[in-house]
Amino acid sequence: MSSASGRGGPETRGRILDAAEALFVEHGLEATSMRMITATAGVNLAAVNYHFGSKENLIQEVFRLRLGELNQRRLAALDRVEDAAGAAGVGVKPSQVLEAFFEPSLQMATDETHGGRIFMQLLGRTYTEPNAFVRKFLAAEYADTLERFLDALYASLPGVPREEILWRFHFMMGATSYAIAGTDALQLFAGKFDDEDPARLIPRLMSFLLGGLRAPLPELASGADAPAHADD
Amino acid sequence: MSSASGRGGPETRGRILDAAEALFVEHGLEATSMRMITATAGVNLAAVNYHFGSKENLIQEVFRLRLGELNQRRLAALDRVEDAAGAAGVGVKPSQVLEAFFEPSLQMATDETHGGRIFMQLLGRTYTEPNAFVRKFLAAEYADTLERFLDALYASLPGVPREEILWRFHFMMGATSYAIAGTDALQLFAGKFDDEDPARLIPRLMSFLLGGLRAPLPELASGADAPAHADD
DNA sequence: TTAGAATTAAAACATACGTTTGAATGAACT
DNA sequence: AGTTCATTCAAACGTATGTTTTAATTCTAA
Repeated sequence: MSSASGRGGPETRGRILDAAEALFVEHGLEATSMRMITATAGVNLAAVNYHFGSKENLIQEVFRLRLGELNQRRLAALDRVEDAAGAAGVGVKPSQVLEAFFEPSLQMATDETHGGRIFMQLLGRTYTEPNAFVRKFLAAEYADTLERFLDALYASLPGVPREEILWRFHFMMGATSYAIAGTDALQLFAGKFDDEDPARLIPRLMSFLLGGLRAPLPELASGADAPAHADD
Repeated sequence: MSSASGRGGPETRGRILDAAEALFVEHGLEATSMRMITATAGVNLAAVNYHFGSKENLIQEVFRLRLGELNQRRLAALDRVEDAAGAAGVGVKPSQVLEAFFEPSLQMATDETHGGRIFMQLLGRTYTEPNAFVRKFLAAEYADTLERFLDALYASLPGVPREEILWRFHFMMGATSYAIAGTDALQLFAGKFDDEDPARLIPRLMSFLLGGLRAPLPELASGADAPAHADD
């Protein structure tokens, strides 16, 4: 079994991971067959089952590797922000929390050299993947990171119910997912985006997310009081 | 061939549509087999190919039916808003445009009696569906409606570049998609939502969307001027 | 060089898929 | 009654799936 790539194996394991990642994005998890993967990777069909045991294990491995790195970057960014604020004796700002969470994904998504862009498109799709075992696995991988960021956001927004923060975080992940899945995955706006420069995507999205996060709280279902938002 | 359900056919066609819709949500398009559909509908395996020709045609029919109704409601709502504003001699407000577009989806999504809720979950997932023919079809079905709403939004937001509106609309659809896919589809926040009352989802989301839409414009990539947003 | 483990290769495994076929059914019309 | 025609049915079609098996090969270490 061995760890990364056995001994001197001609990187068969790594080639499978790369090929699988790219094909998962292009065709989805279910629609990507073992034969497509092995053919693209230029290895024998049996290699996947030999190195990973099963297709499910391969999928998990693809996600675990990249998602682990992504969440590590996020937590490191949050650490830096909290340390700096602590040293200055002030609280962390919501915008800083958002940036710590979403910037790493966007950086990864717009990094052409790294295979990151491919992965982030895959990840965005997978949040809503119907496949039960994939969702369960993803939730487990995310749990700790999500917990820390929700706490940080809650601390940075006094007076906002935790419930509301939870929902807005959910909405923000949705907006980010679409931002990353982007203009080539979603062709609804085909031919309408003049400017797809990924460098400009980050400020665009961050501005939108901040606006949404700091929007006036909605009136609670009971239709009594005055509307909370300025109505335009 | 006949239109709705032939002559006295025991609604075989309709039962297939209902079963397919529910199964597509639960397992995805590719992972839902003809045998699952026909077994759930209680009809013969060959019935799908007889009534719809192929699985692809069945998928298209499922989407066409509900999406047609949804977009009709959206356009009707926009008509009402524009007529009222025209009669009063004022412009349409951005919040009104948003409500005309997103409220019908949320109404449909939270309507338990109708099969609407099921469909909206399916639709939210399908925007990012890797399957090419589904995306193409969806884009075609959406084209006219989207065009009208983008125009209305552009007219209601003087001074905001059309490019920016396009992006923010994209982001808003992402947030809405997650809102609808909701807490049972996406288990990342499992056990953390205390309040899943769908009636409160609408004001929650609308408040968030409005905040995002009206956020200060991002600085354009050139790192010159002062930041446009109040930084917290 | 040789023994032994790790890896690759070709082939077959059983199962599931979407679709097609041809006969049986049953109501509507002449 | 007989005929027609849309629909349903059981069965099989060919193809593709993930996985397993067995043999050949490559590399490592003594």
